Amino acid sequence: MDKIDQSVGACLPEIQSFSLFQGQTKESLQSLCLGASIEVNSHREECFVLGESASHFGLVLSGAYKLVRVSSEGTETILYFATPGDLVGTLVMNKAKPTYPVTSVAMGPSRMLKIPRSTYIERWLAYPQLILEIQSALSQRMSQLQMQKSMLKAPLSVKVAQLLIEISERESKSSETNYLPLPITRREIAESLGASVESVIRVMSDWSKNKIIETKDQRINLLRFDKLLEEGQKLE
Amino acid sequence: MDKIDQSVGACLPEIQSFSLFQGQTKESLQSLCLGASIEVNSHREECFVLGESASHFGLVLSGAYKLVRVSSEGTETILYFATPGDLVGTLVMNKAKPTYPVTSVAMGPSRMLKIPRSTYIERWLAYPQLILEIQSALSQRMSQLQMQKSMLKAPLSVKVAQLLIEISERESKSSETNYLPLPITRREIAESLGASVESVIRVMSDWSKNKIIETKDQRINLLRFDKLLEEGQKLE
DNA sequence: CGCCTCTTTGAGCTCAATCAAGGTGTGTGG
DNA sequence: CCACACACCTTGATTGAGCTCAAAGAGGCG
Repeated sequence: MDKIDQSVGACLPEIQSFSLFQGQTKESLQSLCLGASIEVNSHREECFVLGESASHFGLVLSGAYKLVRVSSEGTETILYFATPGDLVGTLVMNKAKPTYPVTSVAMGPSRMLKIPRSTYIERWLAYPQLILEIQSALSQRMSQLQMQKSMLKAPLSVKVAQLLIEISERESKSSETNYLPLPITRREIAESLGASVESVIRVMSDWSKNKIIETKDQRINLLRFDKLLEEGQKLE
Repeated sequence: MDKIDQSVGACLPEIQSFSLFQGQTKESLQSLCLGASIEVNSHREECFVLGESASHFGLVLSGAYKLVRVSSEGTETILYFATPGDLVGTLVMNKAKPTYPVTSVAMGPSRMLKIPRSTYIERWLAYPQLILEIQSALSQRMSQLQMQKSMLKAPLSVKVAQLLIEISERESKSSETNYLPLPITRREIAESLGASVESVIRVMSDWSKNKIIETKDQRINLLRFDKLLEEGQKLE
């Protein structure tokens, strides 16, 4: 049997619950986690850094990470919000000399399972089912990016609504009591949409006034999901 | 030996030249092309249509295709310009009941190799090397999308410059005598960037006046690639 | 308590969208 | 062969959504 870190072993049930590992046995999971370790990050700590040699890839265990790219002028762009079950850095694992294409920054206290590239090459690739799961995750992220691209001409309110809807649907599929499963600031929404903070705030405070959303304990609750959906469809 | 269509057989050398099939033997190629056929499209003809059941995926042989999504209001968004060697539709091949996520439209006379999904499932998946190549192609497209996302706040001229550079670099890696390997209109550039035709024209006619680009026979030539690069770096 | 980040609001400005009108080139049918 | 349609390109005038700048209040934390 493969030797794995004790703390990782303790997390196996948690790991197994992610849809990525549908149908994997406890044994295969252990094999897939060879050499893995758990990194605990506090708010705004960086886990993987853009440009650095990619020796590991990651699986978000808890909390959330934003995947960020900084331009030469210091303006940040957020490319993706990674939530539990999301893989980070798998895109470059196949490259010969991989470097991280983005920086991942913890949003609030978070935990990342860091798995060596060698384990990916030697073990993950041996599970066709897993490769397909990864591809399907990539495809989902791809279609999110494409969706955003096709909304380029839409007004800002539509973009914000779509983003909130997309993120909230990650976790709960129930249409009731929707909330965002990560502590996201208006600045981060702006940086994700390529808008200014002020504009995002103007859009969202309108919604707050109309009781469509509410902000409590740094969490955004979607009170009137229907209204938000309506807003998100305004493409006229 | 696998039986393949005669016209496909005639194209095997052409197909083999694509980097996707690096190191594949003629025999394995034939196996990968089982049941494939070549579709010849004229300008503006549709090859795969959004929403239709995805029975085949495609490999662009010659010409070019734009991958398009139409919004409810009839405004087209171009998600990608597919040039020879590009795969179309592989993203959804792993899904249980796949439908095309975009419509692909020929730009000028073009040829697409259409390969049955069953061949993908039964044969392509058996070549790990191929799967990695596909992933790497996906990753390239992904990073193009991410790049574009990170340029959301840049002025239009920067976006246009980057797009022209990106497309021109597909083919020739030589820095001299750059031209775009596909007949692209200003409207299409606009639809790809989420801008208006008029704005794109204003940017590009400035460049024409300054002899940075020229339009001849529906082709765009990049006369001063250096100037364009410079333009593309204007991020301040 | 001072520092830092996040949020908020107002005022003014700007880039690019929209609207309008005309020019060019190509294919098609009478 | 002409004329008509159609797609594309171009230019100018006007407008507005969202950006920038500025200033200030509200937690949270060492």
